Amino acid sequence: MGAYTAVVSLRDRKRARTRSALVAAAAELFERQGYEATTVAQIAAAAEIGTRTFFSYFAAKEDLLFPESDLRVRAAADAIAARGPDDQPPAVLLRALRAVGEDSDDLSGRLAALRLKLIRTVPVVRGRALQIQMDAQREIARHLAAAFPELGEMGAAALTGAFVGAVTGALQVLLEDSPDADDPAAVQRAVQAATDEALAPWFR
Amino acid sequence: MGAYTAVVSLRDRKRARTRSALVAAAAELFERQGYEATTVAQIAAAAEIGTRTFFSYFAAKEDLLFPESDLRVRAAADAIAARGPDDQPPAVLLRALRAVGEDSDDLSGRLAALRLKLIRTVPVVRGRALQIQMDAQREIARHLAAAFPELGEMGAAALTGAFVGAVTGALQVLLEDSPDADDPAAVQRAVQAATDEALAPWFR
DNA sequence: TTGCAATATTGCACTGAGTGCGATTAGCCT
DNA sequence: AGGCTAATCGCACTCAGTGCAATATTGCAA
Repeated sequence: MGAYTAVVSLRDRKRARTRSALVAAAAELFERQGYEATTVAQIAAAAEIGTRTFFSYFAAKEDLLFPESDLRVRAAADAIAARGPDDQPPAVLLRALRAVGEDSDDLSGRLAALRLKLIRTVPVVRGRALQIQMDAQREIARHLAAAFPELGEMGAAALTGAFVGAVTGALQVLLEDSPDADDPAAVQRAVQAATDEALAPWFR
Repeated sequence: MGAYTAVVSLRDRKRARTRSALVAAAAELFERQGYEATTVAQIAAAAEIGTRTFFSYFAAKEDLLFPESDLRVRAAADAIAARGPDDQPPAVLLRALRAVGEDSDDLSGRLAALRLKLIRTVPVVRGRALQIQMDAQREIARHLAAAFPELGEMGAAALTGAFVGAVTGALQVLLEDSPDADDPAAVQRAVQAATDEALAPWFR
Protein backbone atom coordinates (compact mmCIF):
# COMPACT_ATOMS: atom_id res chain seq x y z
CA MET A 1 0.00 0.00 0.00
CA GLY A 2 1.67 3.24 -1.15
CA ALA A 3 1.51 6.56 0.62
CA TYR A 4 -1.53 7.55 -1.44
CA THR A 5 -4.01 4.79 -1.81
CA ALA A 6 -7.11 5.86 -3.63
CA VAL A 7 -9.92 6.53 -1.18
CA VAL A 8 -12.19 4.54 -3.43
CA SER A 9 -10.86 1.32 -4.80
CA LEU A 10 -11.14 0.32 -8.41
CA ARG A 11 -13.91 -2.01 -7.36
CA ASP A 12 -15.86 0.81 -5.79
CA ARG A 13 -15.43 3.10 -8.76
CA LYS A 14 -16.57 0.43 -11.13
CA ARG A 15 -19.53 -0.29 -8.95
CA ALA A 16 -20.49 3.38 -8.84
CA ARG A 17 -20.24 3.59 -12.60
CA THR A 18 -22.49 0.59 -13.07
CA ARG A 19 -24.95 2.09 -10.65
CA SER A 20 -25.12 5.32 -12.60
CA ALA A 21 -25.44 3.40 -15.81
CA LEU A 22 -28.44 1.60 -14.39
CA VAL A 23 -30.12 4.82 -13.37
CA ALA A 24 -29.41 6.40 -16.73
CA ALA A 25 -30.64 3.38 -18.66
CA ALA A 26 -33.77 3.22 -16.55
CA ALA A 27 -34.51 6.91 -17.05
CA GLU A 28 -34.11 6.50 -20.77
CA LEU A 29 -36.39 3.47 -20.93
CA PHE A 30 -38.99 4.85 -18.56
CA GLU A 31 -39.26 7.98 -20.66
CA ARG A 32 -39.55 6.08 -23.88
CA GLN A 33 -41.82 3.17 -22.94
CA GLY A 34 -43.30 4.11 -19.59
CA TYR A 35 -42.57 2.65 -16.18
CA GLU A 36 -44.73 -0.45 -16.18
CA ALA A 37 -43.84 -1.44 -19.71
CA THR A 38 -40.15 -1.47 -18.86
CA THR A 39 -38.86 -4.67 -17.30
CA VAL A 40 -35.94 -5.01 -14.97
CA ALA A 41 -34.38 -7.38 -17.48
CA GLN A 42 -34.40 -4.64 -20.12
CA ILE A 43 -32.77 -2.16 -17.79
CA ALA A 44 -30.10 -4.64 -16.79
CA ALA A 45 -29.42 -5.48 -20.41
CA ALA A 46 -29.12 -1.81 -21.32
CA ALA A 47 -26.53 -1.37 -18.57
CA GLU A 48 -24.83 -4.56 -19.70
CA ILE A 49 -25.20 -6.61 -16.57
CA GLY A 50 -27.04 -9.81 -15.77
CA THR A 51 -30.63 -9.55 -14.66
CA ARG A 52 -29.82 -11.23 -11.39
CA THR A 53 -27.07 -8.74 -10.67
CA PHE A 54 -29.47 -5.84 -10.86
CA PHE A 55 -30.82 -6.75 -7.46
CA SER A 56 -27.42 -6.39 -5.87
CA TYR A 57 -27.53 -2.73 -6.88
CA PHE A 58 -31.16 -1.88 -6.15
CA ALA A 59 -33.51 -3.80 -3.94
CA ALA A 60 -36.49 -2.99 -6.13
CA LYS A 61 -37.37 -1.44 -9.44
CA GLU A 62 -38.83 1.69 -7.84
CA ASP A 63 -35.57 2.45 -6.09
CA LEU A 64 -34.05 3.45 -9.42
CA LEU A 65 -36.00 6.68 -9.12
CA PHE A 66 -34.54 7.55 -5.74
CA PRO A 67 -30.77 7.24 -5.75
CA GLU A 68 -28.96 9.34 -3.14
CA SER A 69 -32.05 10.13 -1.14
CA ASP A 70 -29.83 10.46 1.91
CA LEU A 71 -28.12 13.52 0.47
CA ARG A 72 -31.21 15.55 1.11
CA VAL A 73 -31.43 14.45 4.70
CA ARG A 74 -27.82 15.38 5.27
CA ALA A 75 -28.43 18.84 3.84
CA ALA A 76 -31.24 19.34 6.31
CA ALA A 77 -29.13 18.08 9.18
CA ASP A 78 -26.38 20.51 8.27
CA ALA A 79 -28.84 23.36 8.18
CA ILE A 80 -30.01 22.50 11.67
CA ALA A 81 -26.46 22.22 12.91
CA ALA A 82 -25.67 25.66 11.51
CA ARG A 83 -28.35 27.41 13.59
CA GLY A 84 -27.66 30.62 15.44
CA PRO A 85 -27.82 30.80 19.22
CA ASP A 86 -31.08 32.75 19.24
CA ASP A 87 -32.89 30.87 16.52
CA GLN A 88 -36.25 29.36 17.38
CA PRO A 89 -37.28 25.87 16.23
CA PRO A 90 -39.73 26.98 13.53
CA ALA A 91 -37.18 29.20 11.80
CA VAL A 92 -34.51 26.53 11.93
CA LEU A 93 -36.89 23.95 10.59
CA LEU A 94 -37.94 26.20 7.75
CA ARG A 95 -34.34 26.72 6.70
CA ALA A 96 -33.71 23.00 6.90
CA LEU A 97 -36.62 22.28 4.61
CA ARG A 98 -35.43 24.89 2.16
CA ALA A 99 -32.08 23.15 2.12
CA VAL A 100 -33.81 19.92 1.22
CA GLY A 101 -35.55 21.49 -1.72
CA GLU A 102 -32.54 23.30 -2.97
CA ASP A 103 -29.90 20.64 -3.29
CA SER A 104 -29.66 20.84 -7.04
CA ASP A 105 -30.87 17.52 -8.16
CA ASP A 106 -29.14 15.03 -10.39
CA LEU A 107 -27.91 15.97 -13.82
CA SER A 108 -30.02 18.87 -15.05
CA GLY A 109 -33.02 17.62 -13.15
CA ARG A 110 -34.05 15.24 -15.86
CA LEU A 111 -34.42 12.45 -13.38
CA ALA A 112 -36.24 14.81 -11.04
CA ALA A 113 -38.79 15.62 -13.71
CA LEU A 114 -39.28 11.98 -14.52
CA ARG A 115 -39.66 11.18 -10.86
CA LEU A 116 -42.29 13.87 -10.45
CA LYS A 117 -44.28 12.49 -13.31
CA LEU A 118 -44.07 8.88 -12.16
CA ILE A 119 -44.97 9.79 -8.59
CA ARG A 120 -48.16 11.23 -9.97
CA THR A 121 -49.02 8.31 -12.22
CA VAL A 122 -47.60 5.08 -10.79
CA PRO A 123 -48.98 3.99 -7.40
CA VAL A 124 -46.03 1.88 -6.42
CA VAL A 125 -43.67 4.78 -7.07
CA ARG A 126 -45.81 7.14 -5.04
CA GLY A 127 -45.84 4.65 -2.20
CA ARG A 128 -42.09 4.38 -2.19
CA ALA A 129 -41.70 8.15 -2.37
CA LEU A 130 -43.93 8.59 0.65
CA GLN A 131 -42.00 6.00 2.60
CA ILE A 132 -38.72 7.73 1.85
CA GLN A 133 -40.22 11.04 2.80
CA MET A 134 -41.43 9.70 6.13
CA ASP A 135 -38.04 8.26 6.92
CA ALA A 136 -36.40 11.54 6.07
CA GLN A 137 -38.89 13.40 8.19
CA ARG A 138 -38.22 11.15 11.15
CA GLU A 139 -34.51 11.67 10.78
CA ILE A 140 -34.85 15.43 10.62
CA ALA A 141 -37.04 15.32 13.70
CA ARG A 142 -34.27 13.49 15.51
CA HIS A 143 -31.79 16.22 14.67
CA LEU A 144 -34.27 18.88 15.72
CA ALA A 145 -34.87 17.14 19.03
CA ALA A 146 -31.14 17.00 19.61
CA ALA A 147 -30.80 20.70 18.85
CA PHE A 148 -33.75 21.70 21.03
CA PRO A 149 -34.05 19.22 23.89
CA GLU A 150 -36.88 21.22 25.44
CA LEU A 151 -39.16 20.17 22.57
CA GLY A 152 -39.00 16.55 23.53
CA GLU A 153 -38.77 13.70 21.08
CA MET A 154 -42.44 13.72 20.30
CA GLY A 155 -42.84 17.46 20.19
CA ALA A 156 -40.02 17.71 17.68
CA ALA A 157 -41.59 14.98 15.57
CA ALA A 158 -44.99 16.66 15.62
CA LEU A 159 -43.51 20.03 14.68
CA THR A 160 -41.45 18.54 11.89
CA GLY A 161 -44.47 16.63 10.69
CA ALA A 162 -46.53 19.79 10.60
CA PHE A 163 -43.96 21.62 8.48
CA VAL A 164 -43.33 18.76 6.11
CA GLY A 165 -47.06 18.15 5.95
CA ALA A 166 -47.71 21.73 4.93
CA VAL A 167 -45.19 21.45 2.14
CA THR A 168 -46.57 18.13 0.99
CA GLY A 169 -50.13 19.35 1.11
CA ALA A 170 -49.32 22.30 -1.10
CA LEU A 171 -47.38 20.00 -3.38
CA GLN A 172 -50.38 17.74 -3.78
CA VAL A 173 -52.53 20.51 -5.18
CA LEU A 174 -49.74 21.83 -7.30
CA LEU A 175 -48.94 18.53 -8.89
CA GLU A 176 -52.48 17.67 -9.80
CA ASP A 177 -53.49 20.69 -11.78
CA SER A 178 -50.48 22.79 -12.52
CA PRO A 179 -49.60 23.23 -16.18
CA ASP A 180 -45.91 22.86 -15.42
CA ALA A 181 -46.13 20.06 -12.89
CA ASP A 182 -43.11 18.50 -14.54
CA ASP A 183 -40.77 21.43 -14.06
CA PRO A 184 -38.98 20.89 -10.76
CA ALA A 185 -37.80 24.49 -10.53
CA ALA A 186 -41.25 25.94 -10.98
CA VAL A 187 -42.70 23.47 -8.52
CA GLN A 188 -40.12 24.36 -5.95
CA ARG A 189 -40.84 28.06 -6.21
CA ALA A 190 -44.59 27.61 -5.93
CA VAL A 191 -44.37 25.31 -2.96
CA GLN A 192 -42.10 27.71 -1.14
CA ALA A 193 -44.55 30.55 -1.56
CA ALA A 194 -47.52 28.48 -0.48
CA THR A 195 -45.91 27.08 2.63
CA ASP A 196 -44.54 30.41 3.78
CA GLU A 197 -48.09 31.58 3.94
CA ALA A 198 -49.52 28.47 5.53
CA LEU A 199 -46.89 28.39 8.25
CA ALA A 200 -47.26 32.04 9.14
CA PRO A 201 -48.98 31.41 12.50
CA TRP A 202 -45.78 29.98 13.86
CA PHE A 203 -43.78 33.11 13.19
CA ARG A 204 -45.29 35.86 15.21
CA MET B 1 -90.76 -4.67 -8.84
CA GLY B 2 -92.91 -4.66 -5.69
CA ALA B 3 -93.48 -1.64 -3.51
CA TYR B 4 -90.68 -2.77 -1.24
CA THR B 5 -87.68 -4.03 -3.11
CA ALA B 6 -84.77 -4.81 -0.86
CA VAL B 7 -82.30 -1.96 -0.90
CA VAL B 8 -79.53 -4.48 -1.20
CA SER B 9 -80.08 -7.39 -3.49
CA LEU B 10 -79.23 -10.94 -2.58
CA ARG B 11 -76.26 -10.62 -4.85
CA ASP B 12 -74.98 -7.60 -2.97
CA ARG B 13 -75.47 -9.19 0.42
CA LYS B 14 -73.64 -12.29 -0.64
CA ARG B 15 -70.85 -10.21 -2.04
CA ALA B 16 -70.55 -8.25 1.18
CA ARG B 17 -70.44 -11.46 3.17
CA THR B 18 -67.68 -12.89 1.01
CA ARG B 19 -65.77 -9.68 1.36
CA SER B 20 -65.95 -9.82 5.14
CA ALA B 21 -65.00 -13.47 5.06
CA LEU B 22 -61.89 -12.57 3.09
CA VAL B 23 -60.88 -9.90 5.57
CA ALA B 24 -61.52 -12.20 8.51
CA ALA B 25 -59.63 -15.07 6.95
CA ALA B 26 -56.74 -12.80 6.10
CA ALA B 27 -56.58 -11.40 9.63
CA GLU B 28 -56.56 -14.88 11.04
CA LEU B 29 -53.80 -16.05 8.72
CA PHE B 30 -51.70 -12.91 9.03
CA GLU B 31 -51.77 -13.24 12.80
CA ARG B 32 -50.86 -16.87 12.75
CA GLN B 33 -48.22 -17.03 9.99
CA GLY B 34 -47.26 -13.45 9.34
CA TYR B 35 -48.05 -11.29 6.33
CA GLU B 36 -45.41 -12.39 3.86
CA ALA B 37 -45.77 -16.07 4.63
CA THR B 38 -49.47 -15.94 3.80
CA THR B 39 -50.36 -16.30 0.15
CA VAL B 40 -53.39 -14.90 -1.58
CA ALA B 41 -54.26 -18.43 -2.58
CA GLN B 42 -54.46 -19.45 1.08
CA ILE B 43 -56.70 -16.53 1.93
CA ALA B 44 -58.97 -17.27 -0.98
CA ALA B 45 -59.16 -20.92 -0.03
CA ALA B 46 -59.98 -20.06 3.58
CA ALA B 47 -62.85 -17.88 2.36
CA GLU B 48 -63.93 -20.63 -0.03
CA ILE B 49 -63.28 -18.65 -3.15
CA GLY B 50 -61.23 -19.27 -6.25
CA THR B 51 -57.84 -17.62 -6.25
CA ARG B 52 -58.69 -15.74 -9.39
CA THR B 53 -61.87 -14.38 -7.85
CA PHE B 54 -59.97 -12.79 -4.98
CA PHE B 55 -58.81 -10.04 -7.29
CA SER B 56 -62.36 -9.04 -8.09
CA TYR B 57 -62.77 -8.19 -4.40
CA PHE B 58 -59.42 -6.58 -3.66
CA ALA B 59 -57.01 -5.19 -6.17
CA ALA B 60 -54.01 -6.20 -4.08
CA LYS B 61 -53.09 -8.21 -1.03
CA GLU B 62 -52.35 -5.12 1.05
CA ASP B 63 -55.85 -3.79 0.53
CA LEU B 64 -57.18 -6.46 2.85
CA LEU B 65 -55.85 -4.37 5.71
CA PHE B 66 -57.76 -1.26 4.68
CA PRO B 67 -61.41 -2.05 4.02
CA GLU B 68 -63.80 0.87 4.41
CA SER B 69 -61.11 3.51 4.44
CA ASP B 70 -63.65 5.92 2.99
CA LEU B 71 -65.70 5.81 6.17
CA ARG B 72 -63.08 7.83 7.93
CA VAL B 73 -63.04 10.47 5.25
CA ARG B 74 -66.80 10.78 5.41
CA ALA B 75 -66.65 11.24 9.17
CA ALA B 76 -64.22 14.10 8.69
CA ALA B 77 -66.37 15.64 5.99
CA ASP B 78 -69.39 15.49 8.26
CA ALA B 79 -67.46 17.18 11.02
CA ILE B 80 -66.52 20.01 8.69
CA ALA B 81 -70.09 20.34 7.48
CA ALA B 82 -71.30 20.57 11.07
CA ARG B 83 -69.21 23.65 11.86
CA GLY B 84 -70.62 26.64 13.66
CA PRO B 85 -70.88 30.04 11.99
CA ASP B 86 -68.02 31.50 14.03
CA ASP B 87 -65.64 28.57 13.90
CA GLN B 88 -62.20 29.21 12.51
CA PRO B 89 -60.46 26.78 10.13
CA PRO B 90 -57.97 25.37 12.64
CA ALA B 91 -60.66 24.47 15.16
CA VAL B 92 -62.85 22.88 12.51
CA LEU B 93 -59.93 20.90 11.16
CA LEU B 94 -58.99 19.68 14.60
CA ARG B 95 -62.51 18.40 15.20
CA ALA B 96 -62.49 16.73 11.81
CA LEU B 97 -59.28 14.90 12.60
CA ARG B 98 -60.65 13.80 15.95
CA ALA B 99 -63.63 12.38 14.12
CA VAL B 100 -61.29 10.39 11.93
CA GLY B 101 -59.53 8.86 14.89
CA GLU B 102 -62.70 8.11 16.79
CA ASP B 103 -64.79 6.17 14.35
CA SER B 104 -64.70 2.98 16.37
CA ASP B 105 -62.84 0.67 14.11
CA ASP B 106 -63.92 -2.72 12.86
CA LEU B 107 -64.92 -5.45 15.22
CA SER B 108 -63.20 -4.84 18.55
CA GLY B 109 -60.24 -3.23 16.84
CA ARG B 110 -58.57 -6.54 16.23
CA LEU B 111 -57.97 -5.62 12.63
CA ALA B 112 -56.80 -2.19 13.72
CA ALA B 113 -54.19 -3.69 15.99
CA LEU B 114 -53.01 -6.03 13.28
CA ARG B 115 -52.85 -3.16 10.83
CA LEU B 116 -50.77 -1.10 13.23
CA LYS B 117 -48.30 -3.92 13.62
CA LEU B 118 -48.01 -4.62 9.91
CA ILE B 119 -47.64 -0.95 9.06
CA ARG B 120 -44.62 -0.95 11.30
CA THR B 121 -43.07 -4.13 9.97
CA VAL B 122 -44.04 -4.62 6.33
CA PRO B 123 -42.83 -1.97 3.87
CA VAL B 124 -45.46 -2.60 1.25
CA VAL B 125 -48.21 -2.20 3.84
CA ARG B 126 -46.72 1.02 5.12
CA GLY B 127 -46.54 2.34 1.59
CA ARG B 128 -50.17 1.58 0.96
CA ALA B 129 -51.19 3.14 4.28
CA LEU B 130 -49.38 6.33 3.41
CA GLN B 131 -51.02 6.50 0.03
CA ILE B 132 -54.46 6.09 1.54
CA GLN B 133 -53.66 8.72 4.10
CA MET B 134 -52.58 11.18 1.45
CA ASP B 135 -55.72 10.60 -0.55
CA ALA B 136 -57.81 11.13 2.55
CA GLN B 137 -55.90 14.28 3.38
CA ARG B 138 -56.48 15.66 -0.08
CA GLU B 139 -60.17 14.95 0.17
CA ILE B 140 -60.46 16.62 3.55
CA ALA B 141 -58.61 19.62 2.18
CA ARG B 142 -61.20 19.84 -0.57
CA HIS B 143 -64.01 19.97 1.97
CA LEU B 144 -62.16 22.54 4.00
CA ALA B 145 -61.61 24.70 0.95
CA ALA B 146 -65.30 24.50 0.17
CA ALA B 147 -66.19 25.51 3.72
CA PHE B 148 -63.69 28.38 3.82
CA PRO B 149 -63.27 29.76 0.30
CA GLU B 150 -61.02 32.52 1.59
CA LEU B 151 -58.30 29.95 2.29
CA GLY B 152 -57.93 29.05 -1.33
CA GLU B 153 -57.40 25.57 -2.65
CA MET B 154 -53.71 25.54 -1.87
CA GLY B 155 -53.97 27.25 1.49
CA ALA B 156 -56.52 24.69 2.61
CA ALA B 157 -54.30 21.87 1.44
CA ALA B 158 -51.25 23.27 3.22
CA LEU B 159 -53.19 23.77 6.44
CA THR B 160 -54.67 20.29 6.30
CA GLY B 161 -51.26 18.89 5.54
CA ALA B 162 -49.78 20.63 8.53
CA PHE B 163 -52.39 19.19 10.89
CA VAL B 164 -52.28 15.71 9.49
CA GLY B 165 -48.50 15.91 9.43
CA ALA B 166 -48.36 16.80 13.09
CA VAL B 167 -50.50 13.82 13.94
CA THR B 168 -48.47 11.53 11.76
CA GLY B 169 -45.19 12.80 13.13
CA ALA B 170 -46.27 12.13 16.68
CA LEU B 171 -47.55 8.74 15.59
CA GLN B 172 -44.17 7.86 14.13
CA VAL B 173 -42.41 8.31 17.43
CA LEU B 174 -45.15 6.61 19.33
CA LEU B 175 -45.20 3.56 17.16
CA GLU B 176 -41.51 2.96 17.21
CA ASP B 177 -40.82 2.82 20.89
CA SER B 178 -44.04 2.65 22.78
CA PRO B 179 -44.60 -0.48 24.84
CA ASP B 180 -48.25 -0.61 23.80
CA ALA B 181 -47.81 0.32 20.16
CA ASP B 182 -50.32 -2.34 19.31
CA ASP B 183 -53.17 -0.98 21.39
CA PRO B 184 -55.18 1.35 19.15
CA ALA B 185 -56.96 3.03 22.04
CA ALA B 186 -53.77 3.90 23.86
CA VAL B 187 -52.18 5.13 20.67
CA GLN B 188 -55.13 7.34 19.92
CA ARG B 189 -55.01 8.96 23.33
CA ALA B 190 -51.29 9.63 23.18
CA VAL B 191 -51.42 11.10 19.71
CA GLN B 192 -54.24 13.40 20.68
CA ALA B 193 -52.27 14.79 23.57
CA ALA B 194 -49.12 15.27 21.54
CA THR B 195 -50.79 17.04 18.66
CA ASP B 196 -52.82 19.34 20.86
CA GLU B 197 -49.55 20.63 22.17
CA ALA B 198 -47.77 20.83 18.82
CA LEU B 199 -50.61 22.70 17.16
CA ALA B 200 -50.97 25.23 19.95
CA PRO B 201 -49.53 28.16 17.95
CA TRP B 202 -52.56 28.11 15.72
CA PHE B 203 -54.98 28.63 18.54
CA ARG B 204 -54.19 31.90 20.12
C1' DT C 1 4.78 -11.38 -10.41
C1' DT C 2 2.27 -14.97 -8.40
C1' DG C 3 -1.01 -17.10 -5.57
C1' DC C 4 -4.74 -16.91 -2.20
C1' DA C 5 -8.79 -14.96 -0.11
C1' DA C 6 -12.72 -12.07 -0.53
C1' DT C 7 -16.18 -10.30 -3.12
C1' DA C 8 -18.90 -9.61 -7.38
C1' DT C 9 -21.29 -11.60 -11.31
C1' DT C 10 -24.17 -14.69 -13.29
C1' DG C 11 -27.36 -18.59 -14.64
C1' DC C 12 -30.91 -21.49 -13.11
C1' DA C 13 -34.79 -22.82 -10.89
C1' DC C 14 -38.43 -21.37 -8.16
C1' DT C 15 -42.26 -18.71 -5.61
C1' DG C 16 -45.92 -15.64 -5.56
C1' DA C 17 -48.59 -11.48 -7.13
C1' DG C 18 -51.34 -9.97 -10.58
C1' DT C 19 -53.70 -10.02 -15.51
C1' DG C 20 -56.27 -11.50 -19.78
C1' DC C 21 -59.34 -14.60 -21.71
C1' DG C 22 -62.89 -17.66 -22.39
C1' DA C 23 -66.26 -20.96 -20.46
C1' DT C 24 -69.53 -21.76 -16.98
C1' DT C 25 -72.63 -20.61 -13.32
C1' DA C 26 -75.88 -17.99 -10.61
C1' DG C 27 -78.79 -14.16 -9.58
C1' DC C 28 -82.04 -10.75 -11.67
C1' DC C 29 -86.03 -9.20 -14.05
C1' DT C 30 -89.99 -9.53 -17.11
C1' DA D 1 -89.92 -20.17 -17.25
C1' DG D 2 -86.41 -18.12 -19.81
C1' DG D 3 -83.34 -14.74 -21.43
C1' DC D 4 -79.94 -11.30 -19.81
C1' DT D 5 -76.27 -9.71 -17.06
C1' DA D 6 -72.74 -10.16 -13.90
C1' DA D 7 -69.97 -13.14 -10.93
C1' DT D 8 -66.98 -17.20 -10.63
C1' DC D 9 -63.34 -19.82 -11.99
C1' DG D 10 -59.53 -22.38 -14.33
C1' DC D 11 -55.73 -21.82 -17.26
C1' DA D 12 -51.86 -19.91 -19.13
C1' DC D 13 -48.91 -16.20 -18.84
C1' DT D 14 -45.69 -12.17 -17.35
C1' DC D 15 -42.81 -10.20 -14.24
C1' DA D 16 -40.59 -9.00 -9.72
C1' DG D 17 -37.80 -10.84 -6.52
C1' DT D 18 -35.00 -14.73 -3.90
C1' DG D 19 -31.81 -18.73 -2.85
C1' DC D 20 -28.14 -21.27 -4.33
C1' DA D 21 -24.11 -22.76 -6.35
C1' DA D 22 -20.54 -22.05 -9.93
C1' DT D 23 -17.45 -18.86 -11.92
C1' DA D 24 -14.86 -14.68 -12.62
C1' DT D 25 -12.70 -10.54 -10.83
C1' DT D 26 -10.30 -7.75 -7.66
C1' DG D 27 -7.46 -6.82 -3.49
C1' DC D 28 -3.56 -7.97 -0.99
C1' DA D 29 0.57 -10.09 0.68
C1' DA D 30 4.56 -12.70 0.00
